[in-house]
Amino acid sequence: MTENILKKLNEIHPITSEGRAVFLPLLESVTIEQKEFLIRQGEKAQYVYILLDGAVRVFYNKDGNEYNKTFFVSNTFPTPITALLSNTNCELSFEALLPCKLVRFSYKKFRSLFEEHRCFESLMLRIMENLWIKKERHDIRMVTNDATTNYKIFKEEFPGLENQIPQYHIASYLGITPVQLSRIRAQLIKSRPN
Amino acid sequence: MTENILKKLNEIHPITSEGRAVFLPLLESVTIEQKEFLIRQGEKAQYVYILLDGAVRVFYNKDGNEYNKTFFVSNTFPTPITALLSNTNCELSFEALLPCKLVRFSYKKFRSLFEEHRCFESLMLRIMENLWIKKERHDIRMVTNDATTNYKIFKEEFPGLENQIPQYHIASYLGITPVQLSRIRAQLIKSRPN
DNA sequence: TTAATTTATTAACCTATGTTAATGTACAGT
DNA sequence: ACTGTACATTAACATAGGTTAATAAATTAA
Repeated sequence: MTENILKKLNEIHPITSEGRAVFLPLLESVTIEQKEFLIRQGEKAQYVYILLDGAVRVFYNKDGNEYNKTFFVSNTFPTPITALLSNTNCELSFEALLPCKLVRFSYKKFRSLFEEHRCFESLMLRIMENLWIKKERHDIRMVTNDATTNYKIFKEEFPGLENQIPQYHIASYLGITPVQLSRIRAQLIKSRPN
Repeated sequence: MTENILKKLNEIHPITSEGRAVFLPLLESVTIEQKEFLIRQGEKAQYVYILLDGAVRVFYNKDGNEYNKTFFVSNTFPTPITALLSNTNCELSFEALLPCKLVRFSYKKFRSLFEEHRCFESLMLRIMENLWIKKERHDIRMVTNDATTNYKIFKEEFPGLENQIPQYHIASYLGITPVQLSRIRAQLIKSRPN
């Protein structure tokens, strides 16, 4: 299981065998129930998470309204990056939408490996770069489209997720109301019955 | 001038004196006229830019429509990061809104310094981290607001820029039409005459 | 300075989406 | 099986923002 994780990291950037040796002991398995939180808005962040199974939503709460920012599915990293990097209180909440199996490790301990094991710093740079690339492409897609198109993109981006979570979470992610999403769905079914 | 740049980079992450020695020769001064491009959508990217004076807009062109994604003002980096990192054709265009003075350097040559001068890899990681933090905070602000609020945020974020560029560029940035921006401005003036 | 061009404002009308509320459906607990 | 709760759909109406077009203002060219 943890070997599997190292293998994936190694594809992003090669990890030395000494690196492996000091990294593996940092890993901890975690499972959480549906509706439990990895972290809540306002808390300090400690951990980097790797999601092995389940789904997580990330949302921002303002004046009692929740705005879903993104979802995480298997083999992604539902991690409060900004809070970890800047060591500030987390501005987002990470909530399990399904029962989740995860692996986590302390970001602080991980960071302390950089000095001696340069491969981890290089790895981190690669990860940030990949994040940036993905985020920019996602933004470009979303900005130029209407809600109907973005709903289709959501279904491509998170295949199958639609049937596992309430529609109002999807609506919030799309920046529309559940009512409007329902109208969009009705219209799609009418025009292209599938 | 170039010493000034090194000083700023040094604040982000310390650069060794050997690092300075190999980095400085990479720098080139560039000036461009209003409406000239640093790079156009579809082109390959080569350079990292540092904007000393002027303003640049970044936009995405889709079906003949332009969507302003962001602006760059003095002392920022109007650089096609994704295109450089992934060595793909640039998905965005960078256009001077005012006459610009810049410094640029080859990303490829910069990258080739990493192996021998670790400080540049660390610097790059810091830059990516800062970018991410800034982007996430910006996104959170924008997502939860209406166009009127975002217009106010734009004025805070880019002080003075409003009076130097056409309003339709601001409207595009806000995701609304120039007509709607004009209505918003009229309403703001009526309610709070300033 | 005048004319031409570009940009901003305003008005009339249209559409997508928000709001509220009623109804329908599905699942969970007893 | 019944009941309650949560969720989705639908309808009626309200509103922000889009579209088009006319006009006004500002900038640029002659």
